[in-house]
Amino acid sequence: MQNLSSMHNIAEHHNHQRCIDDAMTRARELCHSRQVKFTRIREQVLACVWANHQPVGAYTILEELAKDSSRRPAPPTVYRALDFLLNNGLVHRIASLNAFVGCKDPSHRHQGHFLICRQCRNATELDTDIINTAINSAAKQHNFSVEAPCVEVVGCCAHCKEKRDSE
Amino acid sequence: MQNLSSMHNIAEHHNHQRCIDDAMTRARELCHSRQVKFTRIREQVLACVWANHQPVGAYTILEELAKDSSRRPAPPTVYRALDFLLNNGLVHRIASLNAFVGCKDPSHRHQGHFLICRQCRNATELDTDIINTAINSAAKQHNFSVEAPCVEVVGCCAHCKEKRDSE
DNA sequence: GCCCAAATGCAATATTATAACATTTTATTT
DNA sequence: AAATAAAATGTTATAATATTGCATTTGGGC
Repeated sequence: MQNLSSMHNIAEHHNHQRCIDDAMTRARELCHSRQVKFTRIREQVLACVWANHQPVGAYTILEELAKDSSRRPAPPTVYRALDFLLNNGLVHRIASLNAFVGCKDPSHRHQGHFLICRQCRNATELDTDIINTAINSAAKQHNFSVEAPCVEVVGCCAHCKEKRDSE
Repeated sequence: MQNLSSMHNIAEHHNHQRCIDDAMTRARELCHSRQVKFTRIREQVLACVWANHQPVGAYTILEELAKDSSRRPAPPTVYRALDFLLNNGLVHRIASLNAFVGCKDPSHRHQGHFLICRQCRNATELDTDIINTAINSAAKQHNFSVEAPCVEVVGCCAHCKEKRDSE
């Protein structure tokens, strides 16, 4: 967790424990139905990613794993778990932050689109339809076939604007 | 230059030398009108970025500079030149590639949106309006203030599709 | 139990980027 | 022209992110 005020932010606005529990349950079920293994490490990494709504770096995850267990895993351990989670659509990677965040709907494959608050660092995953339509129409003009549309919008979220105004 | 076939690609479809010359002239004029210095290093780095339409990494630029002059610059030299060019809107950074590409219209400040071909690696800068409208409308739903909307679409460009079909 | 494939451990190293401080260059004032 | 201040560049070291290659362990199917 990167700073307390932003944790507050989350706690104020939704039951985050519920959020985590749901995500972990979904992941377990999804892996089971796809017959892929949701191993201890993968589970730990996913839990770490879901610990809050701020994208988390691979080396931060590494630190967390080191705290949990007695021995400290090496970078490939984390990166391999992240690869698995990415391939199974359980997390997204935010390229502009070199960081990872939980996917809100892993059941159907998609590239996440995000609103990223510069202040509290929370990343909100958008419903992709509106923006994808625009991207597809722009791509069509160039006769370009879209495979992976990445959208990362940095700005200021509603909560931080409120807070800023009330000061 | 990363591979010959893609250089071909460019040469086939437009006069790239013209493209480079125009970009360098625009940059010179812009810096002059803004009263900022278009130094030798900055010019070399910009030329290197414009050498083709494939985003180029900082360390690749470093290699090119090393070839040109007798002594090899250190990373900060390149990164500082890139910072200058970024701040003046002369290049864009492609986060998903950790690479840099020339801006097609430095006269007005904007965050570039790109179509990036997985095959030839060319990056085409889009007119941002259509997509920005969609992003703004999505952001509005979340009461989120957009500051820097980053769009990087990976896929397959028209030329590479043609080429693929004709094989 | 044996075998195979997948997953993990582990060491080294690649790649991208920045910090801190010294030196040089350029513009400006005197 | 000399003095000065600010900007740009040089230099060394190091931080942060990510991957390669190979050894070992684990978990099912036979």
